Amino acid sequence: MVRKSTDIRQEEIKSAVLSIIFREGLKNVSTKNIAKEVGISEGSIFRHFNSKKDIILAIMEDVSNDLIESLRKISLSDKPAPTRLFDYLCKTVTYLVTYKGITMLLFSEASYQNDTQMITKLNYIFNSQKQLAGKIVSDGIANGIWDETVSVENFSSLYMGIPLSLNIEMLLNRENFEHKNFCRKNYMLILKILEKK
Amino acid sequence: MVRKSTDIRQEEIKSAVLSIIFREGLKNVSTKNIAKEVGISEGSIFRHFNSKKDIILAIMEDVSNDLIESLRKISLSDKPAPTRLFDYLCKTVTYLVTYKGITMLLFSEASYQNDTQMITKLNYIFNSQKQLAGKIVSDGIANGIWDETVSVENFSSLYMGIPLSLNIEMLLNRENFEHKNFCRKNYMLILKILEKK
DNA sequence: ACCATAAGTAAGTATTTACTTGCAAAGATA
DNA sequence: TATCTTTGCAAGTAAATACTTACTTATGGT
Repeated sequence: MVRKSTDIRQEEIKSAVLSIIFREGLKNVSTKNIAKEVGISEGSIFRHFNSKKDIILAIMEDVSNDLIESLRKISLSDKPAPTRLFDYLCKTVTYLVTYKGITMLLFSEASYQNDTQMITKLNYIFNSQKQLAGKIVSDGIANGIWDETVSVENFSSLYMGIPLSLNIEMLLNRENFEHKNFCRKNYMLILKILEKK
Repeated sequence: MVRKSTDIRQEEIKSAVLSIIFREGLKNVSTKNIAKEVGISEGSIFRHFNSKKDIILAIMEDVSNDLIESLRKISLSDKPAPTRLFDYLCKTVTYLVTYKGITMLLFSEASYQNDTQMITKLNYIFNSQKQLAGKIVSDGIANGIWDETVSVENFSSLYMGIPLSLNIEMLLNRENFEHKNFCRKNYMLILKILEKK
């Protein structure tokens, strides 16, 4: 019987959850099913996480650490605003397409469970993305590149519709979803909002 | 003991589901909880619906009949394209704000259950909205009002981000959500995409 | 080689879930 | 008034769920 450390098992468990979500839906993320996917007994899961909820929160924490921190770097870099905005959007799209299960987890779990901790996490992930996108736009306007009559808040709100749209289209079209050029197409559209007349 | 017809009970049950979703989250939509909310016994629910899933599908059917048909009328009316687009967006926003539970139901249930029937319904609701919005844009372009270089498909995809954004913001901010001017603000933004240079 | 600890399991637990059954009685129809 | 259908309920059911318990054994440091 081969044993693995908690560090490794935690990663395997989180990964199993995402696989199950994408393949069978959130409903089938049961401790029994997770155990089967990882190849350990159900009881073992509780050696590595205190509760099922902790697993979900750990995955959300990963999103905060990976995606949000990447986006923060892009947003705060010294490249021109248009370059940053394009990179920012593409990074988001790539991340959501790569970790397909995350899509539905963020989308669904917080509203399903209506759990305070989860909603707090979702709120952080959502608002960070929104604010960091807003930062790029503010900079572009301050540099005189973009239209100063555009409300940064309203633009950011509309911008957040793009990853949300992606989420739904991936859910509805599963593996057939064509994401190539997705970020370029959307970038071209929102640029028209920002450009001066 | 007062009795009500199946017609009336079905409406009460659907309404109870939406109330519970908004107040306590989808997880708490159990037959036991629905019965309590309506004020009947759990067994009685199955006099009026064959299964819990049928209740959810009936609610989705209502959305198809009410919201989608309203939007269809707006999209196909003979008003000018800009007027239609504004009315179309406002109608959607008003509906989602009025029936708050629907927001989370559409948002979450199909991806949670991963049920074919539900995904089919969601797909219809999502794509109808998208296509009917696209129709307005096509007309506007054909009439020479809007920029003919804009891809209707790409625009419609971005447009669908608006109700999705609304959904998430309502989930995160609950009753504090400020929806006044929401459709006007977003209308002004997307209009910039459509306008000729 | 020893041993404490971490990682494993099988077989439980209590609770919740959607749904059924058998019977009672309200309300409509005759 | 008599009867038939519909609506109601209390008390079930089987299955699933997250998590626990009691016990075993692999592994790493001394």
